[in-house]
Amino acid sequence: MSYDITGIAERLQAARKTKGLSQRELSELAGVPQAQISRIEAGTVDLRLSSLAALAHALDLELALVPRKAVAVVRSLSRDAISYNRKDVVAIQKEMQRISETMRGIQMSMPDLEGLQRLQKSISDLHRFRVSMLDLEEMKKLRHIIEQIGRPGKEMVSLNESLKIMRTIRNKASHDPLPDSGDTLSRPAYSLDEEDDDA
Amino acid sequence: MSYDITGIAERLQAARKTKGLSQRELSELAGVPQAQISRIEAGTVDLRLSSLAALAHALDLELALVPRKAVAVVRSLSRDAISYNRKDVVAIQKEMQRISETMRGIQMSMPDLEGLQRLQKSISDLHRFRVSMLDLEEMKKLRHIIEQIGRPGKEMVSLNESLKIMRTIRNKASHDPLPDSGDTLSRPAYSLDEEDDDA
DNA sequence: AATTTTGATATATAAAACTGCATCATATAT
DNA sequence: ATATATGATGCAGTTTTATATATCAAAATT
Repeated sequence: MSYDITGIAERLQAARKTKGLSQRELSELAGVPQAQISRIEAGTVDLRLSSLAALAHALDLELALVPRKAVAVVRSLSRDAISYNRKDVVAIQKEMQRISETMRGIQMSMPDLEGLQRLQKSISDLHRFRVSMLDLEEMKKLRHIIEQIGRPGKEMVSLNESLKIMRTIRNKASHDPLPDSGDTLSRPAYSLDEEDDDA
Repeated sequence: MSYDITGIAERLQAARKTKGLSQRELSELAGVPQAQISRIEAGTVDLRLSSLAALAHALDLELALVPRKAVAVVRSLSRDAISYNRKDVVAIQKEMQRISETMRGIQMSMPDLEGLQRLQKSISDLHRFRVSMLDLEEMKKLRHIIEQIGRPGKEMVSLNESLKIMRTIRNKASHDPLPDSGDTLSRPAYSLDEEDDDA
C-alpha cells in the first residue's frame, strides 16, 4: 500500500518541478496551501482524494485506476505525451505554416518551375503523419532551403535539396522510434516511480 | 475535479463487481470496513489516499497519475483535420481507445500469446499517423477481430486476421488521398492556436 | 551585500474521514 | 415462510487532514 502512496507523492513533486513551478505557484493554481503541498510532497500526510485531484489537475495530470501489470497501447500514447516536448509540436507546426506560405509564394511567382509539384506533393504527404513524428530540425532545414528557391539562380539547386530533405523527414517519421517506444512495451508508463520494479 | 472523484468511485465499484466480490468480501481483503466501502462507492466521502490504495490493491488495480496532455495532444492533433469529418475523427479515436482497452485485457489474460507483441507494435505504429488518416471502417473491423482474440479457440486466427487488417490500415494511411488535399496548402491547417478555444 | 524566493515546519482550529457496531430494507436462497 | 446475503445508513468516539498564518534557514537573485 504505502509504496503506492510514496509513488504518488514523488510523482506530484516530479511533475511540479518538470513544469518549473514553485510550491507557492502550484498552491495558487491548485487551491491547496503551500504548507500542505510541502507535507504532501514529503509524504507526511495521507491526503484526501479531492486534494490529490486538485493538484493533479493543476499539473495537467489525471488520476487513474489501472490494472496492475498491464502493458497497453494507451500507455504508449501516454508515454508519447510524457516524453514529448510540447514546445516542439508548436514549433513544428509553425515551421509547417511557414513552409506552406513560402510554397504558396513560390507557386505564384514561378508556377512552372520543374519539380515544384513533386515537392508540393511531398509536403502535403507530411499531413499523413502526426506532427509529433516530424523532426523539428529537419523541418527547419527544409524551410530554409525552400526559402532559397525564391532566390534567383538558386531555384533548381534549392528545390532538389528540398526534395532530399523531404525524404529524410519522411523516413524519420516512418522509421524513427516512437517517442520512448523502445521502452513502451516493457515497463509501466503510468508509474514512473516503478521503473526498476515489476517490469 | 469532482468528476475525477466520481470516476474513481465508479471505477472501484465496477472493479469490485467485475471480480464478483461483495462489499463485505472486499472489506476483508482490503481492510476497509464495509460501511466505508459503501460510502466510498456512493461518493459520499472524500476518502484518503491510503484507503484508495488499499482498495485498489485488493482489486488488483494500481493508482496512477497520468498526463492529461495525452488526451490534450490527441485532441490538439485531431484538430489538424479541420475539414475532415469530425465525427469520423472522434469515432476513430473511440475505436482506438477500445482497441487499446481490448489489447490490455488480452495481454492480461494471455500474455504469452505468440504474435501479440507484433500486433501491439503495429497498433503503436499507428500513432505515427494522424487520426484523420486512419480508416474508420477498417478500425472497426480491427476492433471486432481483436475482440475475437479473447475467445477460446480463436486466438491465432483472429490475431493473424488482425495483423492483416493492420496492414490494410497502414497502407491506406500511407497512400489514400489526403482529405481535401487540394486545399492543403491554402488553409491554415497548422494554426492550432486559433482553434484552441476550449481547454 | 541586500533582498527575494523557496520549501519546511509549528500552531490552533474546524471539518471530515475513519472505525466498530448496529440495524434496516430488499433481494436471494432454502 | 424462514434464513441468509447485500448494500445503505445511523451513531458516537477517535484520529487526521486541511487551513490560515507565521516563521525560519538556505538558496537564489539582484
